[in-house]
Amino acid sequence: MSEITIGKAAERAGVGVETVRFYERRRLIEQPAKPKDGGFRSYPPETVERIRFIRQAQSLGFSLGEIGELLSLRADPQTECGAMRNRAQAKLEDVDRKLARLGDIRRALEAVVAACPGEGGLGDCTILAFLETEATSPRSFESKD
Amino acid sequence: MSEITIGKAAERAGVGVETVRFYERRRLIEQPAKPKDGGFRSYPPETVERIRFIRQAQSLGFSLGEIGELLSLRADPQTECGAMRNRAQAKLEDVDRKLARLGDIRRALEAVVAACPGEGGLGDCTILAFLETEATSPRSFESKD
DNA sequence: CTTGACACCGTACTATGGTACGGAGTGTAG
DNA sequence: CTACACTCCGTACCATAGTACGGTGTCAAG
Repeated sequence: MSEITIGKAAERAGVGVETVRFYERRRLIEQPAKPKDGGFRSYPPETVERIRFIRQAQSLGFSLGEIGELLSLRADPQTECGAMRNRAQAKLEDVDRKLARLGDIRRALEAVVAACPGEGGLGDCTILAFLETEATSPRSFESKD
Repeated sequence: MSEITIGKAAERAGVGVETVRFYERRRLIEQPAKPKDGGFRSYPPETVERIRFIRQAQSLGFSLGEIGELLSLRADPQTECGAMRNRAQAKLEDVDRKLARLGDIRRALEAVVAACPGEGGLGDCTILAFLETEATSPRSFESKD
């Protein structure tokens, strides 16, 4: 009685049907076999749980690739809790690096806005002057997100 | 004497040749006309300045689309400094929103890591428990970066 | 038994910022 | 004058996370 169509599964998980199919292509969820007697694929309720897991992990900043690893860890009975904590810890450090970079950008923007007279022509525009500056720390911002 | 090939321009600006061509396709820099007598296109030194401008603006968090607008502003003699400051101010607010979202993620991760025993099987893993939780604030994280 | 809603599937497209490739033309140094 | 480096150009590809489309198959209600 609990087997449902892809549409129902998507609805219960709060995503679109196309998203479910996309997760299938990414092998994050398993595509149920097509019934031999024809008709629609039938999704178990675990699929809904699994999609919710994915969304929840996304809300913590994990990418779909990383979430694939989390799902593998979860599926392996040998996995210890520490392995999970390591992933979360690594992601936390990841987020801290992003915060640091964004903080740098924030400070630079703030400085540039504060220095700007905000009136008159572009000749006195300190923001423009900054942008026309030779790069101070060449391409430091290129470091990947 | 100051006209240079695309390779030299790229080198002086600190980017790759392909990046220069990419900026041309994005209409961020103008592609010089091909000499009627054949041969290579000839880039003025302003192109190097322009590429540096683009990189500098990227370092402040502006996207290439936004940088296109900044360049248009700069090119227009009617532009007042206030217009520039408005862009920078808007970007600052943008960055603040990203910082807030990332801060939320950071706090959630930190909480989840702190609660994790870090040893034993997955049965007691609080991180896993969190991921298997019904979403508390459905898809709030979906708000675009 | 027909119509409307959904499922199925491959493929293409969105945005972002590039990078890579292949083949042909050109320019310069030895 | 012959390499080799560089330019030119279109096109395809990378990662990321989906969204859209078009044609066909299937199911359930009226």
